[in-house]
Amino acid sequence: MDNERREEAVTILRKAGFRATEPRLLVLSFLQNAKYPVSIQEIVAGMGNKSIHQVTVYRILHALKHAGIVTQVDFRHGRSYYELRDEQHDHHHIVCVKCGRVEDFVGCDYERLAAKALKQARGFATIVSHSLELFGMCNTCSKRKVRAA
Amino acid sequence: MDNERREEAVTILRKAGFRATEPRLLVLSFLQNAKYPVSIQEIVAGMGNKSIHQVTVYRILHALKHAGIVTQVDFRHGRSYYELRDEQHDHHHIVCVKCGRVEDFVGCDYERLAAKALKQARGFATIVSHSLELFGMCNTCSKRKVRAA
DNA sequence: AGTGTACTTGCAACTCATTTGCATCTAGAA
DNA sequence: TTCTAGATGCAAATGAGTTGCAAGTACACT
Ligand SMILES: [Mn+2]
Ligand SMILES: [Mn+2]
Ligand SMILES: [Zn+2]
Ligand SMILES: [Zn+2]
Repeated sequence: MDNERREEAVTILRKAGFRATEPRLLVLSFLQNAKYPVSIQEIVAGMGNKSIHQVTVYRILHALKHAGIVTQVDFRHGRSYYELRDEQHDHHHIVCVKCGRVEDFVGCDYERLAAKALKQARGFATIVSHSLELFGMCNTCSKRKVRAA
Repeated sequence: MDNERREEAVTILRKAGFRATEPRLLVLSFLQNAKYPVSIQEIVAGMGNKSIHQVTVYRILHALKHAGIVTQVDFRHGRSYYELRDEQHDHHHIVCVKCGRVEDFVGCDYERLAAKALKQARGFATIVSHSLELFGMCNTCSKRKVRAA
């Protein structure tokens, strides 16, 4: 049943000091099912019958992000994408510039990178976060011949 | 004199197949003088007397980006920033989340990273570009006490 | 140096992601 | 069950970036 998912979502919300409202549970469960980061409009569209106002989704994600529950990523598509934060692995994404396909990867070696950067950037005291994404061509798209200009 | 800069700019434009127009020369020289990536509105505002329409700046930067002359970066400020592409070093930026201060750093170890990512992301054939930025606190801002909530 | 035209610019209007104000609603503490 | 701080929905605003089109100009070619 999907009930365990729901209970898990309720717990997450309560622990972060939020009320366990229907819209929040729906958004959270949508994120739990998502295989890759999703956009606000994908979330709204994916709600089926029980619709949530787009503004509400914006506010929910803003709150969840501040609470450290979700992560916001930029795939250069002119909008933001969101996914549940993976506390185990510091993972990043590789995005196909042709079709938008996304895959994860780990191993950005954040500690080493941060140390190296802090040594160079003398005006900085600490690093609190980082963003890293790779852009490339998926197998399908790289096989497909480039259309004539 | 600033004339050598101007001639350099003319050369850059011609080499890329662009006409050496006044707006383009102004934007290019502004970028040449900029110490860190600048936004469209900063460019427009920085033109002094000889104003350029904002739309024109957008088009110029779009073209220069496609020609590989400028790079677009995302500092999470809700708009894009641009700088002349540094062909020598693959450098990135560290941004203060409080005041927006920016510094450069090198050493993202792109080759190793790309190889590692491609090994994991089986659905991808090639990587064409990457974005990486660190967010932290500059010395000044990290010293300043956090304002009471 | 003068001409013609393809490439550029400026202006207005538009698109679209994201934000804000406010009245109404409701989760959950008492 | 009641009460209320916190949430949601709706409308309107904001602001980055884009597009259509008429007018302007760099520069290739006389
Ligand atoms: Mn992911
Ligand atoms: Mn730089
Ligand atoms: Zn693809
Ligand atoms: Zn700072």
